[in-house]
Amino acid sequence: MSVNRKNYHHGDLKPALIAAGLDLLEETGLESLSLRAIAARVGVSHTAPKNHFDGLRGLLTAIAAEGFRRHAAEMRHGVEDHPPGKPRLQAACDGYLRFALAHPELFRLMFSKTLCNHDDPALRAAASGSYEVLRGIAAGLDWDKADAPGAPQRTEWMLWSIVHGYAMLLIEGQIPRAPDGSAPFPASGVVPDFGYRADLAE
Amino acid sequence: MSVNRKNYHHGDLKPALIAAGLDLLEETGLESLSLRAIAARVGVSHTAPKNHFDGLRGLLTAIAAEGFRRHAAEMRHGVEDHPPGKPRLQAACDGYLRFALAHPELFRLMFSKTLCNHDDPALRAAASGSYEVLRGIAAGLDWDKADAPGAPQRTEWMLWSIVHGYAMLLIEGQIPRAPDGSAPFPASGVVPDFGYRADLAE
DNA sequence: CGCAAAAATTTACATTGGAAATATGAAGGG
DNA sequence: CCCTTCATATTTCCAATGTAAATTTTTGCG
Repeated sequence: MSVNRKNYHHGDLKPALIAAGLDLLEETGLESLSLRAIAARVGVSHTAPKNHFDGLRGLLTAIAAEGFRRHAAEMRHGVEDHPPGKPRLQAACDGYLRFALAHPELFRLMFSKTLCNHDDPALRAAASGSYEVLRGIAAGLDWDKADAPGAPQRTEWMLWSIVHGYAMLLIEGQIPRAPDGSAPFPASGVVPDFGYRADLAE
Repeated sequence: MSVNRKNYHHGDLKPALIAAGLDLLEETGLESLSLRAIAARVGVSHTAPKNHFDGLRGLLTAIAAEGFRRHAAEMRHGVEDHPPGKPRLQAACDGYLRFALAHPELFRLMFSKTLCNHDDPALRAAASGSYEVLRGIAAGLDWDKADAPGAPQRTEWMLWSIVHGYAMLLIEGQIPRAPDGSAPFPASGVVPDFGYRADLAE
């Protein structure tokens, strides 16, 4: 099977559609991301995706999965340069926010139950990979509820909630941004100063 | 002008459309909330709303504004029964989350820049009213960054981010919920234990 | 070579939001 | 009381969208 032929069969349509969707997401935004627009950009008819995805929702789900992979990569980026505890936490939170602000439309898609199917195995796996970064870093963080029942999940969710909420409120224009689009505080500026306890770490 | 007549002129269409939209939001969800469905429920043609709202987006914006008013009321509910500081903070956060979980579709709409127009004066006013509740309560909260530059805005945003993020992650199914739909922890369970300093309060 | 299956196209259709032209009725002035 | 005016609502029409069904083209295998 030859790749990228101009003729009837595209040859590599599935990844091409995902890539086109990601591009269109950056260029024209989420609301105008239609099945027909994505197909047109690849140069196929608007019903061609049906052979590879379960409708528009299926395609959006695949795009979101790729988003989660990049999201995880952005969080991991630079994390290993810092020692465990607060510095590493800051790096991951900054990565989380950096991704959200750089790709707001994709970020919105990724977390939209309406637009994509979070029961899809591939999406679940990708999203878990992203969550694992935060989870690994949350292990060892000490705060006033670190010994209460439900820790360490409570710590993970507390941390996730703060970074995610900050990203969302910024993206949706609820918290004002600087003219250059940057947040008023870095992600680490709204995260409380956790302590670090080796006995809590993994 | 008589109200609620069955004939050509409805007489009170504007609030009727908002009410119908709020009902449909609970019954059928956000994705199926079409201009035509709302108009049909009121018993008018699908172009009738044009005389009162600027398209679907305008109607959704008005619905969101009403949502913010109810949201603020839910947060205020029970707040005055508690003394300032941590107890009052808990009551407000619980109200924030209670509203979000009880009306997830409306909550999503309220915070969607795509679906509603946050430049609309009425929506701005309603949203500000909601934010003011949190702001008033955040004043006086002491934490490790309460004396850093940018406080008290930083405190407000930190608090808002945590509660909003927790609500969003629950609504979107990222953080699992109990079979009865309740959150694994109350809102106050993921909010750090702030201190209270009278000199920071309003 | 021939045939079955995969992949893509064409065609058709129901829904949607919006624009334009038209109809209706309420309100106020003579 | 009538008649004009204007807000309000309707009808009709249109472009865009997602989906389904039938059809065509290509691939790959026996």
